[in-house]
Amino acid sequence: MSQPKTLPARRAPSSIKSEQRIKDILLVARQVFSERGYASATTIDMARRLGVSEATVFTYFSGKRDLCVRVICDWYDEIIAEIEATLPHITGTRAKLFFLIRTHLYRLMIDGPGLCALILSEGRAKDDTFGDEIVRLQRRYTAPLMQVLSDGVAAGDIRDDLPLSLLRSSIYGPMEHVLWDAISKKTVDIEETSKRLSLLLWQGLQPPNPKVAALGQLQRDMAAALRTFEDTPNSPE
Amino acid sequence: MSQPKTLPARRAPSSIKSEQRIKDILLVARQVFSERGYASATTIDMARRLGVSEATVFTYFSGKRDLCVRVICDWYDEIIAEIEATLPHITGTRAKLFFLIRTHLYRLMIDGPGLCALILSEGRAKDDTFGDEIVRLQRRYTAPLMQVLSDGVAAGDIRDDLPLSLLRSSIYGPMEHVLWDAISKKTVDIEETSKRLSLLLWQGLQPPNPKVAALGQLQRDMAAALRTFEDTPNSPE
Amino acid sequence: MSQPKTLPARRAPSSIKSEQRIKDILLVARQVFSERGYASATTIDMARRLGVSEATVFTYFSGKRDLCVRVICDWYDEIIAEIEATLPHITGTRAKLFFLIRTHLYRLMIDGPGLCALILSEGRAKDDTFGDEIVRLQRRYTAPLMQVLSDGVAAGDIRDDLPLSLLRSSIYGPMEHVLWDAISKKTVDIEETSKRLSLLLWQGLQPPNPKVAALGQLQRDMAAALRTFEDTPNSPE
Amino acid sequence: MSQPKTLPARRAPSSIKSEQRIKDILLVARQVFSERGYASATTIDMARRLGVSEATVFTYFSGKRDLCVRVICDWYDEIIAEIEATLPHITGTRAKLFFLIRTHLYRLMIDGPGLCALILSEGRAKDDTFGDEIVRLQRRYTAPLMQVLSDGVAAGDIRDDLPLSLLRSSIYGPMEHVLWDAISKKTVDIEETSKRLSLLLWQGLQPPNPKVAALGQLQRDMAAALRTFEDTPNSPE
DNA sequence: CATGAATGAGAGTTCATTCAT
DNA sequence: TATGAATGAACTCTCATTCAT
Repeated sequence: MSQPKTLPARRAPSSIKSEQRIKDILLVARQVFSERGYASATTIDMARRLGVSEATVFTYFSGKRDLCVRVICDWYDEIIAEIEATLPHITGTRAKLFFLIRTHLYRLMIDGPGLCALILSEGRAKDDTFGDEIVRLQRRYTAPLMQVLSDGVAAGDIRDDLPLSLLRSSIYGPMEHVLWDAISKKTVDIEETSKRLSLLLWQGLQPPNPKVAALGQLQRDMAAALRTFEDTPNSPE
Repeated sequence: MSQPKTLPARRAPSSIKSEQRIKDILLVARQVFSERGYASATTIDMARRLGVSEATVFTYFSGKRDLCVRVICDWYDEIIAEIEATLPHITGTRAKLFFLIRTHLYRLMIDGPGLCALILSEGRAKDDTFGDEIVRLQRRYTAPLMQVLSDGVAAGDIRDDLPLSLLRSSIYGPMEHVLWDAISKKTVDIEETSKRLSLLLWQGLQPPNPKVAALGQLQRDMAAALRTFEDTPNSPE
Repeated sequence: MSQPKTLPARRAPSSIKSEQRIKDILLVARQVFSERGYASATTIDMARRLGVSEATVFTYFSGKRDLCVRVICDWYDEIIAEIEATLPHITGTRAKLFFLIRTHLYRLMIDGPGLCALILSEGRAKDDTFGDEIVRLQRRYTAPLMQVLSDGVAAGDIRDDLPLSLLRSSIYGPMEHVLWDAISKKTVDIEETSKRLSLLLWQGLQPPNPKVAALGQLQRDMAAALRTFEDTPNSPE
Repeated sequence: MSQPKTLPARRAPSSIKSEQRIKDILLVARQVFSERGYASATTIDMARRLGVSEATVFTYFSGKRDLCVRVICDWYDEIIAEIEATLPHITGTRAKLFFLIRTHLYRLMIDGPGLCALILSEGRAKDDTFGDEIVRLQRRYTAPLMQVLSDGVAAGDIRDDLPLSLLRSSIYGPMEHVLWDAISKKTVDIEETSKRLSLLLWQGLQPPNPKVAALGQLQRDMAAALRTFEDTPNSPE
């Protein structure tokens, strides 16, 4: 788990009760930041949902910024832990990719697109509102996918005619969109959507098959030849 | 152009000078909202960049919200106009798709990911912060792509085994990611990136194996036929 | 006059009305800071005395700190202007000294010991809460006195056996004390007090007179000699 | 020792351990108040330096105000005890004055100008922030000096043409200034500074000219007498 | 006896918005 | 038309203080 960069405002959290409070606050903060974004989220909103005073929030976190950093870091910590624990046991480029897609989609589903937007929008702040802690986590988070991609390229499973970063964007990009779509519907079938997305992406990622292209050409040639043949009037007997 | 839902505060935009003012304000507002997001953007920032007083902004727009809605609507208006003007003159599913991708990417490039984030993040606000005007525009904006996709499916150019909405997400999703990547680099080659993205997506979108399998079958059939033909001894004269 | 280091919060003060507001605020701020010290002074207190909202104060000054710096700087500006305008026309070390004492005392009288404490206490903050602007002014303010002192030493009017800084402290120190005393009484006779203080300090500052000391010694020697003489029994004739 | 005006919050200080705690707290409180002034000092700062919780401080003192009063009172108690114990054994107006100056300067040196400022600034609060306990101590503290001065006047050692309060201010005033100067330098030679300040002040305090004039007259008389004596021709034997 | 935990009251500061001129 | 001026409302954050354990 990543360590918090700034210490709690006034007290060291030690007891079990404290730890629970911190968890509660982080949970609510995650919700509020998700729903309203960093700038629009308010500490009083969080406090009210928790049923405590605002001061209590500041007892455990040194400020709004700190709280948000913790929320984002924790999110990364969770998904990174999940990936790093399971991915090594999966074999096959396609299977690994499917696992990453499903895991990512699952997380996004649970936390909602708001948190996703938070992480993307606030994470890319030009001013380093949030320390480089987050940048480090971002890199660590995308590392497994990049590894799978580059291994896949090396093994000939994945096309090598496009930059990896483009491939990465092609995988992470759709997922958020899928989620935003999904949020409007009642239910989302994560398993089914993961499968479908994998299907689509896997096909796009595969090395362009020259054989297939050649066959397409052949088909066209044949068709033309046939047409020519058919147009040719029969020779008189 | 889409009409603003709320009328200007006090006066109808009539004179030429007024129209120019409005344009200037919208231009600056677009910049500021792009750079800082809705909540962090301030009217005084806009006023200062314009070299006018805050009050002037409120003379032409009834409030920050109204201004932001106009900015977003105008953005949609522009890109929709561009698409609706050109797309009909393009033939071929693949060419249409490429055009849509390039146009979208180009817009994103010009306006930056900030505006993109604004449109995505603020556009999806669950509270009715921004009227349903925007929802309508969103739908109108994606309509051409959906049409191309469904036409493509009908023509057999595009796979029919996946929901259209998933296909759409697979196209729009990567583009934002590409842009966020791009922003960190000095230059982005829109043309090249568009081509590459098209390559990847097109391959993913195409009807899956069956066609290839069919072609493989065709090849085999042809080969057999040829062999039969070749094996047939010439009839003696 | 020293320029403000930080610009007003949101607006440039230009019109006559604005300037008056600024003056009013500075006047009240001077009072409040004087009465309660920097830390205990509150912006809402100032606003209430002015009969305006707190926000108005922040319209003209970028913050409490800025306001306090301006108060202190203005105080220095006033007294420095007064001194630099008049001192050159005064001749004689003693007369100059008297002028400086009276002027300083007068200022202190008008502004009260609170402002004096503010300037001394907050001005010496180890953290540079207030920029070095104030340090510069402090130096400029004490410069004339130091000049008078060193000139006086050179001319033989002032003793040269003590460091100038000690002399300076001996002059400025009592004045504050005098004022703190004075504040409890109804009236203070600045002219009279200035004269008396000058009398005392001037005598202390003068070169210790070796002649006087020698005379004191002579007196003692003579007394002893006389006693010896008197004790000596008369010789019989 | 002066009694605190308000009793400890819940319990009488009885056990030895308790008394030590109280001393520790007072010591740290003195430091913190010295460094930051009353308003800017915080109880948590004290608690942290003590390594105890904030609540502990409030177990022994009923509040911040109470604590500060105790700090100031204790400071007075210490210096008053020191003075009242030693002063009676010193003879001679000049020696007594020197002792008072050195003692005061020494205290100031040890406790720093911060405490001095605290005592002066907070002590003079017009609101009854701190009871009149402190006023009583202030009077008791300056009493010995006033006694020395009035005795000196009576004995003809000190000029009688100026109010005693002015003389007092002339003594206490410079000392603080000296200290503020001193704080910026590395070391301060208390003994040397005390001597110099005594020299300066003593000269200022002495009865003015008449004595010098008298001595001048004496010199002249003596000279005349001597000349007469010398002019007298020796009687022949 | 000590403290972990909580908080009410208030501080400084920001900002969209109004309105008389 | 444009704006100088003002502000109410809300925000983040601090801190002395209380109290059950």
